[in-house]
Amino acid sequence: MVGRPRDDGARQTILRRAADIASQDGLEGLSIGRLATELGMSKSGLFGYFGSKEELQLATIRTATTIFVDEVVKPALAVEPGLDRLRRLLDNWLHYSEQRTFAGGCFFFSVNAEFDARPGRIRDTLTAAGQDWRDLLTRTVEEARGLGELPADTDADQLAFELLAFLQTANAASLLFDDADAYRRARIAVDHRLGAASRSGR
Amino acid sequence: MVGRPRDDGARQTILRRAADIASQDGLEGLSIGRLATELGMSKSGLFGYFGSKEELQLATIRTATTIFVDEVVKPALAVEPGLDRLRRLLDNWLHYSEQRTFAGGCFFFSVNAEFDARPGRIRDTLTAAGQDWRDLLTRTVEEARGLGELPADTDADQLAFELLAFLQTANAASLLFDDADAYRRARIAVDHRLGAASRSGR
DNA sequence: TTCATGTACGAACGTTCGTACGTGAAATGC
DNA sequence: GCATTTCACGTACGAACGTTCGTACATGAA
Repeated sequence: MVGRPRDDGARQTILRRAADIASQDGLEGLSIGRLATELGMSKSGLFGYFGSKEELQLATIRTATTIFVDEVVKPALAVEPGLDRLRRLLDNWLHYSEQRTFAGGCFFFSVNAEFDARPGRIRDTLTAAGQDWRDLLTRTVEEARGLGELPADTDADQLAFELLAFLQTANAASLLFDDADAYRRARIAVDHRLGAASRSGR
Repeated sequence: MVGRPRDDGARQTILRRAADIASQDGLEGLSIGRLATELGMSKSGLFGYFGSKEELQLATIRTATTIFVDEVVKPALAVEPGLDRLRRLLDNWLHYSEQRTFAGGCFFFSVNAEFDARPGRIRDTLTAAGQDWRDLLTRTVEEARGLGELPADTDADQLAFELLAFLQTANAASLLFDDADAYRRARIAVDHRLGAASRSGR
């Protein structure tokens, strides 16, 4: 390639900001003009990085996914498999939401709700990412069960569903009601649910 | 009043359609031009009913609230207070979401996620409606506890939080993953949680 | 030093947005 | 039946949208 290479650092700066905006105002509320103005660059210059609005949206999702994996998943995978890893995963998630890694709370909560009823590439990408997260949670439950840290008759999908519910609702309630207490409730629910499962079995 | 009377039936037709659109594409995705075209009327004629976009959005929320109350709350209030009423309330909600009373799933789930990080009258209205629903659930738990159908040491807020989480997540999962099984999971979770609470206490 | 390549830019494209205005029809009160 | 009021409409507006240009500049190769 001849000519000046495209600044990859700038691209990342754009996408990081885009993810923050999208977590607050949605991937549609994320407009190229606004993004360019906030970053002090020209609309067409920014546009050139992506070629279309949809491509910008998809790239934003990829960036958010990377941040999510770095902050929530990877540190938990450093812990040995089993109940400890599961607890770490859930705790990391609550921190990730509570600390507002993205300005508008969990990026995926906001954006999933926006696109879950609109067919297309964006929804497909979000569905895949959501499935990955769901699978990871289920697999981690299964590992804990295999190690005897959860009862042998534990329904992994069911338990993952319920744990996920506590996380999502903590995020939602904290945003809509300015209720930081929601995270405390979620931690109680998680502790109780895991405690109950490892005690009595189900 | 003198002059031609405004067709109140038409207004309701507009708002019913508006609620469906908003449940799919959000209250911002709900545009006056599109709404008018779909209903076969003029943009300015429709506009006259409301006077501003925000007023249309607020009226849409009010209509959705009425529908929600009629479908979920009222039939449950016909049941005597206690555990039966609580179960009826939760079951009605799951039906309301599962049957797609609104085209894009639970209206409030979609719209809350859209506006929970955007200060203004719309967020205020949604917060109030969400608080009403939350309070109703908590109060119903308290009534069941008072009747001895739940243990005396039941934390009503905590139980309401967890039950709400199961409902919301069933709605979310069914939309994003086309997973009707999510409602089955939610029902299992509710049954287990209420069974566990009325058996062992907490 | 010259040339080819690719970037970043301002300007403008056509479209859609929410909103304001003026006109004729319709319905009321006298 | 007339006067008055109010609605529903077409039209028009400025702003913002995503996108497409043409151009100036920076770069590495010839």
